Amino acid sequence: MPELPEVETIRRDLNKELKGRKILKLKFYDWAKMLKPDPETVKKAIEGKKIKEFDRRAKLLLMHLGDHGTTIVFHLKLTGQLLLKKNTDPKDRFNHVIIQLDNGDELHFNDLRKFGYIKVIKDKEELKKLLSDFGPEPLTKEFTVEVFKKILKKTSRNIKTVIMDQAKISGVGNIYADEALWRAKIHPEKTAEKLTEKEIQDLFDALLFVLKQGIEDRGTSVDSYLDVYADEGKHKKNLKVFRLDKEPCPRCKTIIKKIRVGGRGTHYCPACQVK
DNA sequence: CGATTCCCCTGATAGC
DNA sequence: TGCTATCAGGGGAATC
Repeated sequence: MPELPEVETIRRDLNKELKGRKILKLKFYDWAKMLKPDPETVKKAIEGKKIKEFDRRAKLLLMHLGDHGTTIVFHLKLTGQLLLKKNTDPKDRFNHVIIQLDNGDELHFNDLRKFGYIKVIKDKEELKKLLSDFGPEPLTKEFTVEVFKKILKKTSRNIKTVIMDQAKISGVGNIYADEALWRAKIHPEKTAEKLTEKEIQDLFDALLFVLKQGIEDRGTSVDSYLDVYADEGKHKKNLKVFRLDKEPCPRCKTIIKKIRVGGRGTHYCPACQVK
Protein backbone atom coordinates (compact mmCIF):
# COMPACT_ATOMS: atom_id res chain seq x y z
CA MET A 1 0.00 0.00 0.00
CA PRO A 2 1.57 3.26 -1.12
CA GLU A 3 2.42 5.49 1.84
CA LEU A 4 4.80 8.45 2.07
CA PRO A 5 7.99 6.58 1.00
CA GLU A 6 6.29 4.86 -1.93
CA VAL A 7 4.61 8.03 -3.25
CA GLU A 8 7.85 9.96 -2.75
CA THR A 9 9.75 7.36 -4.79
CA ILE A 10 7.20 7.65 -7.58
CA ARG A 11 7.34 11.46 -7.43
CA ARG A 12 11.11 11.58 -7.79
CA ASP A 13 11.18 9.19 -10.72
CA LEU A 14 8.34 10.91 -12.56
CA ASN A 15 10.08 14.25 -12.16
CA LYS A 16 13.17 12.71 -13.66
CA GLU A 17 11.28 11.09 -16.52
CA LEU A 18 8.36 13.32 -17.41
CA LYS A 19 9.04 16.91 -16.33
CA GLY A 20 8.42 19.27 -19.25
CA ARG A 21 6.64 16.67 -21.38
CA LYS A 22 3.43 17.56 -23.16
CA ILE A 23 0.34 15.44 -22.58
CA LEU A 24 -1.36 14.40 -25.80
CA LYS A 25 -4.29 12.32 -24.68
CA LEU A 26 -5.99 10.69 -21.73
CA LYS A 27 -7.62 7.35 -22.39
CA PHE A 28 -9.89 5.56 -19.95
CA TYR A 29 -11.47 2.19 -20.29
CA ASP A 30 -13.64 0.54 -17.73
CA TRP A 31 -13.74 2.67 -14.63
CA ALA A 32 -14.94 6.23 -15.20
CA LYS A 33 -15.48 6.67 -11.45
CA MET A 34 -11.77 7.04 -10.82
CA LEU A 35 -11.73 10.29 -12.83
CA LYS A 36 -13.04 13.15 -10.70
CA PRO A 37 -15.21 15.11 -10.93
CA ASP A 38 -15.86 13.28 -14.22
CA PRO A 39 -13.83 11.94 -17.19
CA GLU A 40 -14.60 14.85 -19.54
CA THR A 41 -13.38 17.44 -17.05
CA VAL A 42 -10.14 15.51 -16.50
CA LYS A 43 -9.56 15.09 -20.25
CA LYS A 44 -10.20 18.76 -20.88
CA ALA A 45 -7.93 19.80 -18.02
CA ILE A 46 -4.88 17.82 -19.08
CA GLU A 47 -4.91 17.18 -22.84
CA GLY A 48 -2.51 19.52 -24.61
CA LYS A 49 -0.95 20.72 -21.35
CA LYS A 50 2.66 20.59 -20.27
CA ILE A 51 3.82 18.84 -17.11
CA LYS A 52 5.46 21.47 -14.94
CA GLU A 53 6.44 19.33 -11.97
CA PHE A 54 5.45 16.47 -9.70
CA ASP A 55 4.97 17.23 -6.05
CA ARG A 56 3.78 15.30 -3.03
CA ARG A 57 1.65 16.05 0.00
CA ALA A 58 0.91 13.22 2.44
CA LYS A 59 0.06 10.23 0.22
CA LEU A 60 -1.13 12.44 -2.64
CA LEU A 61 0.91 12.76 -5.81
CA LEU A 62 0.43 16.20 -7.37
CA MET A 63 1.06 16.88 -11.03
CA HIS A 64 1.30 20.63 -11.60
CA LEU A 65 0.47 21.64 -15.16
CA GLY A 66 2.11 24.51 -16.99
CA ASP A 67 -1.02 26.57 -17.39
CA HIS A 68 -0.97 28.78 -14.31
CA GLY A 69 -2.79 26.82 -11.74
CA THR A 70 -4.23 23.45 -12.69
CA THR A 71 -3.03 20.52 -10.60
CA ILE A 72 -3.90 16.88 -11.12
CA VAL A 73 -4.05 14.85 -7.93
CA PHE A 74 -3.39 11.11 -7.90
CA HIS A 75 -4.28 8.92 -4.92
CA LEU A 76 -3.16 5.30 -5.17
CA LYS A 77 -5.00 4.13 -2.03
CA LEU A 78 -4.31 0.42 -1.47
CA THR A 79 -3.47 -1.14 -4.80
CA GLY A 80 -2.87 1.69 -7.23
CA GLN A 81 0.17 1.68 -9.51
CA LEU A 82 1.59 4.37 -11.79
CA LEU A 83 3.74 2.72 -14.43
CA LEU A 84 5.90 4.27 -17.12
CA LYS A 85 5.35 2.51 -20.44
CA LYS A 86 5.87 2.97 -24.16
CA ASN A 87 2.97 3.39 -26.55
CA THR A 88 3.90 0.02 -28.05
CA ASP A 89 3.41 -1.75 -24.68
CA PRO A 90 0.16 -3.62 -24.01
CA LYS A 91 -2.03 -2.47 -21.16
CA ASP A 92 -2.12 -4.55 -17.99
CA ARG A 93 -5.06 -6.53 -16.69
CA PHE A 94 -5.99 -3.92 -14.06
CA ASN A 95 -5.25 -0.82 -16.13
CA HIS A 96 -7.97 1.83 -16.09
CA VAL A 97 -6.36 5.02 -17.40
CA ILE A 98 -3.50 5.81 -19.81
CA ILE A 99 -1.93 9.24 -20.19
CA GLN A 100 -0.06 9.56 -23.50
CA LEU A 101 2.95 11.87 -23.77
CA ASP A 102 4.45 13.62 -26.80
CA ASN A 103 7.53 11.35 -27.00
CA GLY A 104 5.74 8.00 -27.10
CA ASP A 105 5.92 7.48 -23.35
CA GLU A 106 2.76 6.62 -21.46
CA LEU A 107 1.74 6.77 -17.82
CA HIS A 108 -0.51 3.86 -16.90
CA PHE A 109 -2.78 3.95 -13.84
CA ASN A 110 -3.51 0.40 -12.71
CA ASP A 111 -5.64 -0.46 -9.70
CA LEU A 112 -6.83 -3.91 -8.77
CA ARG A 113 -9.34 -2.77 -6.13
CA LYS A 114 -10.42 0.45 -7.85
CA PHE A 115 -10.09 2.67 -4.77
CA GLY A 116 -7.57 5.04 -6.33
CA TYR A 117 -8.49 8.20 -8.20
CA ILE A 118 -7.33 11.05 -10.41
CA LYS A 119 -8.79 14.44 -9.58
CA VAL A 120 -8.66 17.87 -11.19
CA ILE A 121 -7.84 20.81 -8.94
CA LYS A 122 -8.64 23.87 -11.02
CA ASP A 123 -6.65 26.59 -9.27
CA LYS A 124 -4.24 27.49 -6.48
CA GLU A 125 -7.07 28.38 -4.12
CA GLU A 126 -8.70 24.98 -4.42
CA LEU A 127 -5.30 23.31 -4.02
CA LYS A 128 -4.55 25.32 -0.91
CA LYS A 129 -7.85 24.31 0.62
CA LEU A 130 -7.26 20.65 -0.18
CA LEU A 131 -3.77 20.64 1.28
CA SER A 132 -4.75 22.56 4.41
CA ASP A 133 -6.60 19.50 5.69
CA PHE A 134 -3.31 17.68 6.28
CA GLY A 135 -1.02 17.68 9.28
CA PRO A 136 2.70 18.50 9.05
CA GLU A 137 5.00 16.60 6.70
CA PRO A 138 7.21 14.43 8.92
CA LEU A 139 10.36 14.89 6.82
CA THR A 140 10.34 18.69 6.80
CA LYS A 141 11.74 21.14 9.30
CA GLU A 142 8.25 22.17 10.40
CA PHE A 143 7.90 18.76 12.04
CA THR A 144 9.82 19.04 15.29
CA VAL A 145 9.53 16.97 18.43
CA GLU A 146 7.74 19.93 20.06
CA VAL A 147 5.13 19.97 17.27
CA PHE A 148 4.75 16.20 17.64
CA LYS A 149 4.35 16.48 21.40
CA LYS A 150 1.59 19.08 21.05
CA ILE A 151 -0.32 16.80 18.70
CA LEU A 152 -0.09 13.85 21.08
CA LYS A 153 -0.83 15.75 24.29
CA LYS A 154 -4.29 16.83 23.25
CA THR A 155 -5.89 13.53 22.39
CA SER A 156 -7.11 10.51 24.29
CA ARG A 157 -7.08 8.32 21.18
CA ASN A 158 -4.65 5.44 20.88
CA ILE A 159 -1.22 6.31 19.53
CA LYS A 160 -1.41 4.24 16.35
CA THR A 161 -4.67 5.86 15.23
CA VAL A 162 -3.17 9.31 15.87
CA ILE A 163 0.02 8.81 13.85
CA MET A 164 -2.04 7.40 10.98
CA ASP A 165 -4.49 10.32 11.08
CA GLN A 166 -3.61 12.40 8.02
CA ALA A 167 -5.03 15.52 9.65
CA LYS A 168 -2.46 15.13 12.44
CA ILE A 169 0.64 13.85 10.59
CA SER A 170 0.96 13.42 6.83
CA GLY A 171 1.82 10.26 4.99
CA VAL A 172 2.07 7.56 7.66
CA GLY A 173 0.01 4.45 6.91
CA ASN A 174 -0.33 0.99 8.34
CA ILE A 175 3.13 -0.33 7.44
CA TYR A 176 5.25 2.52 8.74
CA ALA A 177 3.03 3.06 11.80
CA ASP A 178 3.57 -0.53 12.99
CA GLU A 179 7.29 -0.36 12.19
CA ALA A 180 7.83 2.95 14.01
CA LEU A 181 5.93 1.79 17.10
CA TRP A 182 8.00 -1.39 17.24
CA ARG A 183 11.22 0.58 16.90
CA ALA A 184 10.19 2.98 19.67
CA LYS A 185 8.94 0.08 21.86
CA ILE A 186 5.46 1.52 22.29
CA HIS A 187 2.23 -0.47 22.39
CA PRO A 188 -0.05 0.58 19.51
CA GLU A 189 -3.05 0.92 21.85
CA LYS A 190 -1.32 3.19 24.35
CA THR A 191 -3.23 6.43 24.88
CA ALA A 192 -1.43 9.19 22.97
CA GLU A 193 -1.49 11.78 25.76
CA LYS A 194 0.02 9.27 28.19
CA LEU A 195 3.28 8.86 26.30
CA THR A 196 6.29 9.87 28.38
CA GLU A 197 8.83 12.45 27.22
CA LYS A 198 11.21 9.67 26.30
CA GLU A 199 8.54 7.76 24.37
CA ILE A 200 7.60 10.88 22.42
CA GLN A 201 11.23 11.47 21.49
CA ASP A 202 11.77 7.79 20.63
CA LEU A 203 8.65 7.62 18.47
CA PHE A 204 9.59 10.86 16.74
CA ASP A 205 13.04 9.46 15.93
CA ALA A 206 11.56 6.10 14.91
CA LEU A 207 9.06 7.68 12.52
CA LEU A 208 11.76 9.68 10.77
CA PHE A 209 14.02 6.64 10.64
CA VAL A 210 11.52 4.24 9.09
CA LEU A 211 10.24 6.81 6.59
CA LYS A 212 13.75 7.74 5.47
CA GLN A 213 14.81 4.11 5.26
CA GLY A 214 11.62 3.36 3.31
CA ILE A 215 12.58 6.03 0.76
CA GLU A 216 16.17 4.75 0.53
CA ASP A 217 14.75 1.29 -0.11
CA ARG A 218 12.39 2.70 -2.77
CA GLY A 219 9.32 1.59 -0.86
CA THR A 220 7.75 -1.58 0.49
CA SER A 221 6.28 -4.10 -1.92
CA VAL A 222 3.58 -5.90 0.01
CA ASP A 223 0.27 -6.29 -1.81
CA SER A 224 0.79 -4.70 -5.21
CA TYR A 225 3.10 -1.70 -4.88
CA LEU A 226 5.58 -1.24 -7.74
CA ASP A 227 7.63 1.80 -8.71
CA VAL A 228 7.16 3.53 -12.09
CA TYR A 229 9.57 1.07 -13.72
CA ALA A 230 7.43 -1.82 -12.43
CA ASP A 231 10.18 -2.84 -10.01
CA GLU A 232 9.52 -3.84 -6.41
CA GLY A 233 10.66 -1.70 -3.49
CA LYS A 234 13.31 -3.28 -1.28
CA HIS A 235 12.03 -2.26 2.13
CA LYS A 236 10.25 -5.55 2.75
CA LYS A 237 13.55 -7.08 3.88
CA ASN A 238 13.85 -4.36 6.53
CA LEU A 239 10.40 -4.88 8.03
CA LYS A 240 10.50 -5.98 11.67
CA VAL A 241 6.83 -6.67 12.50
CA PHE A 242 4.50 -5.75 9.66
CA ARG A 243 2.70 -8.91 8.50
CA LEU A 244 5.22 -10.96 10.48
CA ASP A 245 2.79 -12.25 13.10
CA LYS A 246 3.65 -15.72 14.38
CA GLU A 247 7.32 -14.99 13.63
CA PRO A 248 9.84 -14.18 16.39
CA CYS A 249 10.50 -10.53 17.27
CA PRO A 250 13.92 -9.57 15.81
CA ARG A 251 14.82 -7.97 19.16
CA CYS A 252 13.67 -10.46 21.81
CA LYS A 253 12.38 -13.53 19.94
CA THR A 254 8.89 -13.30 21.46
CA ILE A 255 6.23 -14.27 18.91
CA ILE A 256 4.77 -11.23 17.12
CA LYS A 257 1.06 -10.72 17.72
CA LYS A 258 -1.62 -9.44 15.39
CA ILE A 259 -4.58 -7.47 16.72
CA ARG A 260 -6.99 -4.87 15.33
CA VAL A 261 -6.52 -1.22 16.21
CA GLY A 262 -8.84 1.37 14.72
CA GLY A 263 -10.10 -1.27 12.32
CA ARG A 264 -6.59 -1.95 10.97
CA GLY A 265 -4.52 -5.09 11.20
CA THR A 266 -1.78 -4.26 13.73
CA HIS A 267 1.43 -6.17 14.33
CA TYR A 268 3.53 -5.76 17.47
CA CYS A 269 5.77 -7.54 19.94
CA PRO A 270 3.86 -8.18 23.19
CA ALA A 271 7.12 -8.28 25.15
CA CYS A 272 8.97 -5.22 23.80
CA GLN A 273 5.97 -2.96 23.30
CA VAL A 274 4.19 -2.20 26.54
CA LYS A 275 1.23 0.04 27.37
C1' DC B 1 -14.99 15.89 20.17
C1' DG B 2 -14.32 10.54 19.55
C1' DA B 3 -15.71 5.81 18.58
C1' DT B 4 -17.97 2.74 15.53
C1' DT B 5 -19.81 1.02 11.38
C1' DC B 6 -20.62 0.95 6.61
C1' DC B 7 -19.09 1.60 2.07
C1' DC B 8 -16.28 1.50 -1.98
C1' DC B 9 -13.71 -3.14 -4.56
C1' DT B 10 -11.81 -7.89 -5.80
C1' DG B 11 -7.99 -11.49 -5.37
C1' DA B 12 -6.53 -14.77 -2.15
C1' DT B 13 -7.56 -18.16 1.01
C1' DA B 14 -10.09 -21.37 3.92
C1' DG B 15 -13.82 -24.51 4.63
C1' DC B 16 -17.00 -27.73 2.87
C1' DT C 1 -13.74 -29.18 -8.84
C1' DG C 2 -16.27 -25.47 -7.50
C1' DC C 3 -19.03 -23.04 -4.49
C1' DT C 4 -19.42 -19.62 -0.63
C1' DA C 5 -17.84 -16.89 3.23
C1' DT C 6 -14.26 -14.11 5.05
C1' DC C 7 -10.51 -10.96 4.98
C1' DA C 8 -7.34 -7.03 3.57
C1' DG C 9 -7.40 -1.73 3.89
C1' DG C 10 -7.29 4.48 2.96
C1' DG C 11 -10.41 7.45 3.75
C1' DG C 12 -15.02 9.58 3.52
C1' DA C 13 -19.69 9.63 5.37
C1' DA C 14 -23.21 8.69 8.58
C1' DT C 15 -24.61 7.71 13.27
C1' DC C 16 -24.54 7.74 18.21
